[in-house]
Amino acid sequence: MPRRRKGRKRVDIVKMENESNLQVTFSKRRAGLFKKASELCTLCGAEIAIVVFSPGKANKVYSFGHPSVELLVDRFLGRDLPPPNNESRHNHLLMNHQNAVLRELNKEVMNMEEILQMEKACGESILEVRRRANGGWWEAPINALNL
Amino acid sequence: MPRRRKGRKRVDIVKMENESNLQVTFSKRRAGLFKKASELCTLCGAEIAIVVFSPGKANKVYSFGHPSVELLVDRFLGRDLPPPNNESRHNHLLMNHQNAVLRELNKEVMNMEEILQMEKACGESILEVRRRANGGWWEAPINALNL
DNA sequence: ACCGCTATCGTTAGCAC
DNA sequence: TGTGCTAACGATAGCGG
Repeated sequence: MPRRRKGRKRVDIVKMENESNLQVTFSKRRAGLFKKASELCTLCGAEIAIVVFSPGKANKVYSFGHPSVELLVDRFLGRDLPPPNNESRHNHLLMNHQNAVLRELNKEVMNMEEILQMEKACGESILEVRRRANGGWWEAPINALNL
Repeated sequence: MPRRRKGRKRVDIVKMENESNLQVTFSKRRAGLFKKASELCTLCGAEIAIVVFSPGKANKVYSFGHPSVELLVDRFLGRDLPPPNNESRHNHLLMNHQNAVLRELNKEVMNMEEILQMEKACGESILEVRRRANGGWWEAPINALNL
């Protein structure tokens, strides 16, 4: 074995040319991005929606959303429909509680996703889960979105 | 003063209580998130849209989009957005939407739990082997699964 | 191709100004 | 409240299996 030659090297932020390295980097950094977003949601109570289209012909779409991509995007495009000051305080508290629950569930789903990846060694049934996936955040092939 | 540089400490990913620290962290991490997104765009040629709503009453909106938030979101939704609503109606729809998201996430969690049971019944798994000494990983709190 | 490892790089919490 | 610094922490490029 060659002597230890490990560890990352600095990488310029320019388009990667090697296709397979690009795919690996895309997967790793996409996961990192979603994790950062999740942490920002939890730490600061921010609401975040992310949509990512993969490069190349695959052109798959991945998304992260708390509370949901659709809800936040509607608000973004509508430009002035924040939740506050209407209906009753009861509703508002209810919403806060639901948001907390959502964050917990999102974290739980993320944990389970990680566990499931480890479980892959056991079988292929995970694919079934992915096929049915939808909700607050998830990944899906683009063609599955145009139902 | 004895130059005892303390540096950062580890921080739990839970809601920050100190309001001013929260604001600083929100700004820093939001900038970091957008930078990560930018790098992912450049390195891999991905297309990314991000919408962030700040916490608290300010509730300002920040966005990142390459090529643009609107374009990517339209492609993601694959549909026209609903017309503007009056506020109470909007709140009501909002609640309904959140309930829907909650149900989806709950279904997803249950789905994964079911899959995990099947995986477990199917045979050995990496995680199971690793955790066997502790009496079985599936009985442990999710947070105990330090990956 | 995928997964784990780990040295190394990049991000950021806590301070000082 | 914002800017800059630095050490510690966390993300990840490159590699081996």
